[in-house]
Amino acid sequence: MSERKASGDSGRATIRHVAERAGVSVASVSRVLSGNYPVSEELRRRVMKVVRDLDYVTNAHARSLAGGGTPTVAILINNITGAAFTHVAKGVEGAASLRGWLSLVGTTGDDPERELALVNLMRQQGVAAVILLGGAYDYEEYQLRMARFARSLDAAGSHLVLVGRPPLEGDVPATTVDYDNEGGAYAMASHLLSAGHRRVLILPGHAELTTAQGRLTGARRAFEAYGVPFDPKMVLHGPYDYEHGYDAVEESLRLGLDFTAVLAGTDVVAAGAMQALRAAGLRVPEDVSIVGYDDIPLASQLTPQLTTVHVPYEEMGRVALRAVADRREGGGSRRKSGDGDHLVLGTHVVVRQSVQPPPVP
Amino acid sequence: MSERKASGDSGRATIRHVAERAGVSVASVSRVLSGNYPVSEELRRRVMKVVRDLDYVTNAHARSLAGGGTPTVAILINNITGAAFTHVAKGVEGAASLRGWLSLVGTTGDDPERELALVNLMRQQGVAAVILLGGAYDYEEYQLRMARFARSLDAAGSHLVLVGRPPLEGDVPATTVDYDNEGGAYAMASHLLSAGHRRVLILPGHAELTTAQGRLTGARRAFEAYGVPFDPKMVLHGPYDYEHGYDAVEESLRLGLDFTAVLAGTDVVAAGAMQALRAAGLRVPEDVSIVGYDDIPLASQLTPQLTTVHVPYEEMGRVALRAVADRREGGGSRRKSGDGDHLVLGTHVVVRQSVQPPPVP
DNA sequence: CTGAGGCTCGGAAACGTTTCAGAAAGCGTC
DNA sequence: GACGCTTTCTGAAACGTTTCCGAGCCTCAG
Repeated sequence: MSERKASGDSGRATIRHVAERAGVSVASVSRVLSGNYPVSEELRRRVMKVVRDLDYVTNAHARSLAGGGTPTVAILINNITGAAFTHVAKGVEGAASLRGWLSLVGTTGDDPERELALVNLMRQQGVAAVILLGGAYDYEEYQLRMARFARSLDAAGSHLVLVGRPPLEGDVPATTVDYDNEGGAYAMASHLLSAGHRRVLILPGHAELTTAQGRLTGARRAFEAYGVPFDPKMVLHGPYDYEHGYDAVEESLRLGLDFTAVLAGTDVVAAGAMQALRAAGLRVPEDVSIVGYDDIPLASQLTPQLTTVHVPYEEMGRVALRAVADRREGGGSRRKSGDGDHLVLGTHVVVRQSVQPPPVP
Repeated sequence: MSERKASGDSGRATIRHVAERAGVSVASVSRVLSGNYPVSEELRRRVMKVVRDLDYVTNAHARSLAGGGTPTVAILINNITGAAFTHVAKGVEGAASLRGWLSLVGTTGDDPERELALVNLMRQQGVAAVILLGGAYDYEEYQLRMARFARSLDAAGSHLVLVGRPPLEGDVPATTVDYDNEGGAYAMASHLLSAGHRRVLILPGHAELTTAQGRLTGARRAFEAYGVPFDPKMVLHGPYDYEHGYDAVEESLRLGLDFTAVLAGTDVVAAGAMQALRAAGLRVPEDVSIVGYDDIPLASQLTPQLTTVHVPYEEMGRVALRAVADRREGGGSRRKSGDGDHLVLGTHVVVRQSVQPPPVP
């Protein structure tokens, strides 16, 4: 805010300038602009004219300080470039702007320190809620860390919402919005098994990631349900990216692992796997079937189109925002403040073209 | 901000609470926390202890009002889900957080009204700059609209930065950061032509979009340079999405258009085109070559890997933020304030596997 | 004609910081 | 021993709004 009082006006116009120039009180200008109180048509016209002339805009900070202010939610995402959770952000933003709320997006880059810094920053901003997106590593530490965040935000009159993460244990003031991760994996694996596959390569994701653990558990349950022995050697952990999918399949092929299908933890991983298969001269789905998870646009753009699990990401964003709004509206008539909600949305398998019964040997 | 003075504390702790409890003045607490002034070790310890005990955080709005405050930039993007420009956002955010700046992201959804509302909202917030991402439709109106934005923000002590958009005409206080769009298209088309292609289907994008116009112009210049007649019937306009790529190729095939290569306006369009080609039983690149533009991750994940034009999106974001920071630091010693900069970054062709000489008939 | 009751509007007190102008205290110097 | 200078801290004035409280005016009934 460098000062430059040189030429005439200097700085931006304040409500006082408007008041003076219109020959009315500051209070009246505020009344006209906020529209919270009745004003005579004459006054309104006079003020609005000056407002337009001076190109005046209300200072949001001053307004927030004085009581008014637009409710704002902060969305914290680990990587704005990663496909899946940007859809959640989109959902939140859409729902927010529908209510006239403002939403900010911050990127943590999977760095705990940056995450902490951002949460604190948002707390300073006095946001209505901080919405954290994406799976969590290290369950124990996750619980501790989130509990701290939740209490800290709660004390500041804000609220913590966790999307795509497991619920918090104990009496922690936070809301979690998740999807039926394990159920989706169960259904997806069942789809593969019912097509006749018995030897399937599983790429659930990073071993420490709660999402990956859930997907693996779901798959294992399906194997049990079908009475198919589960071979831990067929499980390869790794990050949710294209390279991992590619490398894992390449490596498996090199080791001579015997499989007729790939159960990928993510559509992007599936894309990498598909590429590796093809590079090795194998056809999808004739020689090897392959399925993904998430149902991002990429899934229907691959050749063959990918059979995958649909996750209602955008809807999750909308639900998250509604939870915040409800809580805020609810105010005192809310049930005992301090306890959180845990909302779970359903998933379902989207059958496309990447699965076929295994080839007869 | 519902009041709940019931149990003890009530609301969040203010600097006054800290001051009283530590037995010092409000000013001293502020000094300790901001670190702008020297303080005795004793005082610092005493204050910090209370700060921790009360879990106090400064109110960002009050701070901004009083003069301090974290510089903030607003990133406005039309679709957070679209791949290319999220990388710009990432670049801005990275550079911003490196300086301790804050960045917000807003989504316009290509809606002019929403764009206007967001710009005004950001102006209220007193952001250091508003960074608008993505190509523009309707050049004339674009110039008018942006000039208005620029002047409005400038008057409010903020600054407008346009990324991936053409420079503004006249003396408008804005900075534009662009890439050599036409040059990239020229190089890409040349690559195709030098491989021997003569009949190429061009999918530059939406006819009104400045980006698309530049890409088409670049391609046309290459045709001229190679002395190859340019056939307007081989140009199909449409949005930058997968469906357009698919539909355009399908339609062309159905009309019996004769071509040996596709010059897509975007990697995503190329992906759609590739799929349509394959659905028609044509092989890429043996029967038809295909190239994209943008070099998003998808490009190297397609089969075959896509030859495309690399655009330094993330770098553009960093450059945009640096421009804002420079201008702010520069302050008065800057050359005549009011005129803007226009920065252009280079592009280059990334050769991968999707181009081959045309088949001999 | 007078007094009660509505409408509008203005004055001024918040809101929670930062920072300027001084005051108190400690120290060296003449 | 007094004066002036640092050093460290405090009181109070901004910053730009919103909103409570009350004053003036008009209308209408008695």
